[in-house]
Amino acid sequence: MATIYDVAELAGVSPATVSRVFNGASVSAAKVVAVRDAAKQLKFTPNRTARSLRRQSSEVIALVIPDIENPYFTEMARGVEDVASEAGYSVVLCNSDSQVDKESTYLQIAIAENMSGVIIAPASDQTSLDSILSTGRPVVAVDRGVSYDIDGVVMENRSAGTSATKDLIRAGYKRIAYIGGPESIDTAAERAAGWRSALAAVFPALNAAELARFATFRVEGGREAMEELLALPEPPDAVVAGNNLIGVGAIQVLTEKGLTPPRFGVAVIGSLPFTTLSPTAVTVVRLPARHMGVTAARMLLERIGGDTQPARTVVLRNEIQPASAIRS
Amino acid sequence: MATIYDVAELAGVSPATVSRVFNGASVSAAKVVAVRDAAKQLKFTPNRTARSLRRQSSEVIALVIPDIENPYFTEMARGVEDVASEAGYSVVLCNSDSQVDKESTYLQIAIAENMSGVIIAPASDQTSLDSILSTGRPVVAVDRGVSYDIDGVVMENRSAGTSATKDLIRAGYKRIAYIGGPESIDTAAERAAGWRSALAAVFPALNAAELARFATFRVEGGREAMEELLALPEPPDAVVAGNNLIGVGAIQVLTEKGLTPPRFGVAVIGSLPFTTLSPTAVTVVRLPARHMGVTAARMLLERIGGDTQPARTVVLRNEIQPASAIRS
DNA sequence: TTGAAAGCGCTAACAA
DNA sequence: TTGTTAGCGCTTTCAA
Repeated sequence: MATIYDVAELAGVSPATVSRVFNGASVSAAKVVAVRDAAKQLKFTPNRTARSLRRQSSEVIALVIPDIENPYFTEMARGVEDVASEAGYSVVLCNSDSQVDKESTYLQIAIAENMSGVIIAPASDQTSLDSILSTGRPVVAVDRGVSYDIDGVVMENRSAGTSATKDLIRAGYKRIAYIGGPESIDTAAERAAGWRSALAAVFPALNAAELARFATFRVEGGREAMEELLALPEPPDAVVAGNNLIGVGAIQVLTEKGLTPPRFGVAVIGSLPFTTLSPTAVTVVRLPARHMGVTAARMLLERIGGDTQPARTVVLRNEIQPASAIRS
Repeated sequence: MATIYDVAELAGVSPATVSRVFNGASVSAAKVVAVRDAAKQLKFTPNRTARSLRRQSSEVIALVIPDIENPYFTEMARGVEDVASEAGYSVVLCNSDSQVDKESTYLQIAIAENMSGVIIAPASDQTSLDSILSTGRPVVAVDRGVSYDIDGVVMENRSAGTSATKDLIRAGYKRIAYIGGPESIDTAAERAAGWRSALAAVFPALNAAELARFATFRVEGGREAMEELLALPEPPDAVVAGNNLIGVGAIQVLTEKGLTPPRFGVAVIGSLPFTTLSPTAVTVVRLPARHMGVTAARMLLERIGGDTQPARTVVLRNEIQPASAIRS
């Protein structure tokens, strides 16, 4: 690859001038032309490694997510990417696989590669941001909150649980179960709390604990929990799924048993982008994943730009898309 | 951040020795201990930017895919990642959005960041690899072939089209339509050819052209094409979907019109990871996406390691998962 | 506006 | 086995 020296020589200027041309500093028009010509001729691309070593920062931001195969996170990634690339930044997607150690490996890489900042959907509340924050790089948390004083973007989780449950009640279901992610994760706990309160308001006599299951945030988790619920002596007639993948698992099991919605009521927190169900059969509480990514990216870019206002947390509203069906 | 000099000073050795400790060169046991202690104490992480500037390569590989929201590609990404991280490499996921210009931007970044190699699922046959290949970096093509003499991993596309179609014929369907990706893309064309030949073998009188639609490889494309097919004077009674997302779109439309499979026959090339349909209702030709990623990553690592054997193309076999239903 | 020169943190000859 | 030293390609002061 051609270097700045090759270009300088061909254009008859100094390397510093070439650098200035590529960085928008003031250079006489004639030299700008000469440099651009020479660069084109040599197919010169500035070496980012050298630039970032010198500048102690690179136009790359890391996006650390717990599950690259979950459409919720890839939709968010799209939002991040669109804003970042608009601003000339590249996005490196890192899959932590919900493991704290993989997560910290990626954070180390972000430091070692001089990346400008990090957007992270924390794998758990064990996530340690100490070392990345001590380097002064901005970090924005998405989806889940963290115990650090940093910017964050989260969903309105409690109301998502409430809305989902209320819609099933409206549709006439009486025994509404809940399948959520691990109780130790705050988003999962909040959604469950929403379900519990909506249920208690209408069916105070119901034993909610019996109808709640806490699984992994994955299809398999939804499947197992749904099987368990259906095997109860007094099984539910509807279920609220705590995230998209749990919803998929639950609906799969129901379909296999001939309990296709709306015969059995289903409300899902999160969208089902690749569902093949009729859109009227299932209640969906849409979570604005893309918007979360866009917001987080904007906040991060502001911080990279030197913004030092106090840390902000943005809470994004969800939007309910009710099942049109009424229990027959 | 601490540098190698800080560690050297604290450990009472030269910077070179610190470097050797971190790169596995021979250093006396006593100094290894001293260096490791000092490094831990200073929370030293080697600066990858500097290393890669010096070494002219970084332990990062770029994975360029056309659609980060397609589970087919994220599944493949998982395969790449698993092999790469095992070998100490990081994977940077780049979303080309099927646009050749975004694609070449990312390839430029790969060059400028001194990445070790690239795995690319080309956006089209316009994809130019000239500049990346001229740097001597290894490139492996996945999913689609390219006109360069490089390693590749592709699916057995023609047989996928044939198997899908034959299974629908077996199940008793008579007018089997096809919805595929753009005809200009070779994978799409091959799958269509498989469908065409299977159909012609059994129903030679059928006007296949009338029953074929070429859409985008997306849910929306599948939806529109399915609508069109159903509006034909003599509509089909079954359809082969050329990829997973087209299948989702087609099934959505069918479901909305009350033509839930198996009332209307559906065979999909590619898996439906988040389907909520009964697994017996739809024929699925599974494409080993993860395996494609694993294979590509291994090939790339071999090339990075200096392997110079002639370019290879691996063709991966698919596996049919027939619908158990027979047309009633 | 321009050029000379130093140095970002690391690695790899070369010498000892 | 260890240290010294010269750069990798770029940006950025400082001086002209």
